[in-house]
Amino acid sequence: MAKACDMDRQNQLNAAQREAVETLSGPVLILAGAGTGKTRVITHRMAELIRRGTPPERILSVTFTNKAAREMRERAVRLLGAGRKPHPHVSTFHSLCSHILRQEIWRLGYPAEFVILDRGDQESQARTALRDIRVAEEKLRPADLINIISRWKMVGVEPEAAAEAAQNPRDVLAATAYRRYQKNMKASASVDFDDLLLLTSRIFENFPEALSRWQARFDHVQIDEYQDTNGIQFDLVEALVRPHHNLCVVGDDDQSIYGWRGADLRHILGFAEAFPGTRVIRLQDNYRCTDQILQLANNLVRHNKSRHEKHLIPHKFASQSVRYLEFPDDIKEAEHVVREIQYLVNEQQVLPGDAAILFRTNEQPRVFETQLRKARLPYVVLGSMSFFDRREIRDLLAYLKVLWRPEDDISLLRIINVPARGIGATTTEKIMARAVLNRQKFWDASAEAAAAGAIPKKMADALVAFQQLLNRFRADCREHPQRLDEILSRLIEEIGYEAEIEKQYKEPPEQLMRMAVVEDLVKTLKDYCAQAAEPSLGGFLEEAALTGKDEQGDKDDKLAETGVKLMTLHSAKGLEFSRVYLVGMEEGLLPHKRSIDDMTTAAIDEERRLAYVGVTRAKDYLTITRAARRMKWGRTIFTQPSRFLNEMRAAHPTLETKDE
DNA sequence: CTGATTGACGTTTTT
DNA sequence: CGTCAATCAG
Repeated sequence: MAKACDMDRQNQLNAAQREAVETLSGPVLILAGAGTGKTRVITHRMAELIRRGTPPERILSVTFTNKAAREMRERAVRLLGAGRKPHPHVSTFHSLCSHILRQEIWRLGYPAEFVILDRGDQESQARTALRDIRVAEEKLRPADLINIISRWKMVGVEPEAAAEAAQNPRDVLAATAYRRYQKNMKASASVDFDDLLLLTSRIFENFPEALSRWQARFDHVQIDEYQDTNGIQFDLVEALVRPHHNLCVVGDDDQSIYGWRGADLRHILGFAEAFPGTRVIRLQDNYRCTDQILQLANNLVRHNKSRHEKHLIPHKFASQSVRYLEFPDDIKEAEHVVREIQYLVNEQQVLPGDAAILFRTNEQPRVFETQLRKARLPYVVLGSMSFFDRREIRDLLAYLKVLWRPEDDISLLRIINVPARGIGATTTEKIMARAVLNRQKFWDASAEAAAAGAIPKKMADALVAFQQLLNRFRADCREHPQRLDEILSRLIEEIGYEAEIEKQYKEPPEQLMRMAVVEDLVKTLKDYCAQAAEPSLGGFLEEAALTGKDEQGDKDDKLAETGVKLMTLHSAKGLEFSRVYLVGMEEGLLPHKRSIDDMTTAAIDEERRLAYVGVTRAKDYLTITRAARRMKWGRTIFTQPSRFLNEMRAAHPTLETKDE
């Protein structure tokens, strides 16, 4: 909303922006500092390309999040006029690759109907892969394995290469598990998030005819948030633009915060070497922050060594726009911030939606939520624990997955006894043991086990009854793909899921909340059916897997605009707010303890960039806070002020300490 | 098989 | 402190 206003207000582009918009061919690197209008530039550039005769569908813009993609599409429509069709392609790397893989994955021996695993399914896969392996005394939790595999995949390491490179027992274990994991994934026609990129890159590498088909689809490619590009993403882009080099990347090396996910600063720092003839354009006019906020940001990021030199020029001047506050403990910190917002809302006609509370870790918002509820201020926690991570949603999605693909045993095992229907762990394990032994699917193994009298008659009957229920609903879904939401409602009713919620959760308010979540899923499915050209369970599940966090219901959308926003610094990337509260400015939190222990300057530099991102989200007022004491695992720990405070304060006397 | 209780264990960041 | 797995009595 704020962005739309900016756009109307300054209909003009400044000289650098105009240059960026009008440099249309060959490689272009736009170094766009925080708040310099890069999203605007990318959109205008698309419009300009179209105006000069490029067919819209031959332009591809890649964004970092689905939300950013949606926003950019909306902007493009506004700029080009709604009647204009078709529109340029705007998508994330993951959606793009998923789309490509639908058509090309058969080349790698996968069935075309692959499924994208969500985080929960991925964990079960990791758990299976880890079962019964032990290397020396080394142990690995599924979550750790997922992280290790992800890091390997992002730099293109195959299981065999991982095994060869393994140095210590931990790596050996991880490599063995990786091999199994990947084998199981292929066998069950599943891909994880990283596979979407990795497999697409493999196809481009090994099947020239496939690559040239995709190369021929796009004349111009633009990449946003280029500083967060990892090795695989670079390979993909490089392959796509190889024939013409019409590649425009936009980014800010000072805002690179995804190193832990394989993002490599060398891609933006060395872009001009990788693409000879690159035109470099710098956007340095900052229209977002006040001069004071900008000065803090500059003081801070100056301490990083490897970066493109930039001088952000402020265009907004105000006094008293930055503050630093210290509190005795984390509860007082939250109390004060919330009380202040409440005061501003009541007395100064500030909207709750103008304020954002930014923090480093996901355990921090808890205290703030309690206070916000107490103050009866509307708020949203964005990013973290999302709709699709909730237990109810995962259960019901597992049902839908089993309906979509009868052979999806992972999902089946999740729900076979949810709600409890007398098919317990002993029975399922017996059947699964058989299935693994005979390389069968669950239902085949179950039928054989029943025939052989290996399981009690009562169980066998329960199993058959459940299988018939699934078959009935499956047929229903196939026959009425327009009314999937009604079918889901009936399913929920028939399996008695609401009674299950009542049994699981004793408190009525909690029950209501959980049921509302279930309602939301039905509604999401309804919306999908209404909007999709050819609705199917598969289509819905793919959308759910890809867009997960962003695509919450309308109700949440509205709240996201009008409520106080709480989010991690990572999710705040690319956003801006009138008032920012950057909380928990302490050693151990920002920079995080893990990065301090890492003992490398690179790790601290990334934390510093994180702080930089936080500071530069603020348009008018920035409040930085710290708690001297904080509860962790039920214990009190004492904290030190973050080193970044000193770095910012160095040339900035207005940042004095005020005790409460 | 189910439900309740105990105990160990750990927490960066996310498409 | 909160989560999750393991354990035990119905």
